Amino acid sequence: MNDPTTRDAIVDAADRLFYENGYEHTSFADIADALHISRGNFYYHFKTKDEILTAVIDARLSHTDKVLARWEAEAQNPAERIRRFIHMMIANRADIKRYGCPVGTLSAEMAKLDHAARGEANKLFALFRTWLGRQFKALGHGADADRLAMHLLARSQGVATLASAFRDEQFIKQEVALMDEWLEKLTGGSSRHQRRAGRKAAH
Amino acid sequence: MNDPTTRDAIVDAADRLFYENGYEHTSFADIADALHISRGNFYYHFKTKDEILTAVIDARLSHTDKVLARWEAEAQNPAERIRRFIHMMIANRADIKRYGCPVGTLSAEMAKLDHAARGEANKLFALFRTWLGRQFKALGHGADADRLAMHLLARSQGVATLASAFRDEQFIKQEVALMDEWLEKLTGGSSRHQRRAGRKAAH
DNA sequence: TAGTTTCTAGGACACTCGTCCAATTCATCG
DNA sequence: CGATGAATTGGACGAGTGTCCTAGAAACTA
Repeated sequence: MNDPTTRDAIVDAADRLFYENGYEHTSFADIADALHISRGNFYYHFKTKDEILTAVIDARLSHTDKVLARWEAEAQNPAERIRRFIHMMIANRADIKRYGCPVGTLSAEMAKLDHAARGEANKLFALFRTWLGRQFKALGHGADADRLAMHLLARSQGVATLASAFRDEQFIKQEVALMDEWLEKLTGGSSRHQRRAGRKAAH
Repeated sequence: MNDPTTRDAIVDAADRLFYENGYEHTSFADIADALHISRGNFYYHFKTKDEILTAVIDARLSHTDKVLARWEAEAQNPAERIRRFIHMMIANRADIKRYGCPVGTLSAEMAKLDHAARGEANKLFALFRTWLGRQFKALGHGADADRLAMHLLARSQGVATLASAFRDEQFIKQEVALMDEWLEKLTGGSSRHQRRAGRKAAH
């Protein structure tokens, strides 16, 4: 029977290395060195490198699913859930600064390679898109929900790209504050519950 | 003496291929096939692959310089110049949809590869950043000029990333309209000269 | 035309890559 | 214990990579 630990260890290490160094730039030797296992051992668990990529994407998909479900359970209202999404960039700012957004950079690489897993990789984007769209719809923006979701996704992506290019964590914080303001303006103050007020105005 | 035509042809073909397929994924054989020249011929014009990359980046830098200078010369006021930048996405929407933004995707790849030319590649971003900053300063936003420039750059990058992921040209047009509105709000209607009014409100 | 420099062709090189395979170790269980 | 199958090893393979080199073609100079 399959030993899950080795397989999972391969997926974990590959996930990290694909993120940090890119899919194509990561070789089996790199993963093997990180895990202290032999190169040939991969082919007992995966028949091809693409299979590892698919497994990594699947792992990211299920992980994202869980995170979104947790946000949905923990946050009381849609606005607070969207804020969780926005503030995810703050929590991950160190990685974003160095390697960009794991979703966006993988999607871009798949597009350049014209890789078969491009569709799978973009499901990560779709996951956030539909989840955000649902929140915006719950906020009363049914007609514009998807547009708002795409808009917010795009802003996040742009922030990650520039923060990485200029290695600027402060920029992430600036833009997160702007997105918070944008969201607050969208909610029209209707769901302005126990939030601390008085963000300094900008732009 | 150096024959400029072959060298320039190499740089042009490499530029296109680096953009479409990525730097690492583009081999000498690919460039040679595209030009119908032999592989060994490269090393008369360039000593290494990195040298070709540097030449490509330099070519992009000087081309960007010219475009920015042209916008500065042709457009009468800073707002119109910034609008030229924004609407560049419309003109290039077909390429953006397929390959993303040439500046952003190269910068991301250099970051993943931890490549020596990372700094050079990011000069492209810096070029737009300082140029946009100058326009915002001329608009009277001296204190926030750089922040506004970064904000607009980030929005453009995000739009390119998502338009490529979802292969959605329409999204580019939507977001360009939003950026136009954002810019118009920024100018406070002060420089609302001969612009046709009445963009439909959104968000 | 003869000679010299510029440019090009195409193969050889050392290396890395993903892939595959036979042999060996390990774990489980009758 | 011995036996069966899962798990791992390390090396071999063919293809592709960037790099280098030498011979010859082309272009220019005197």
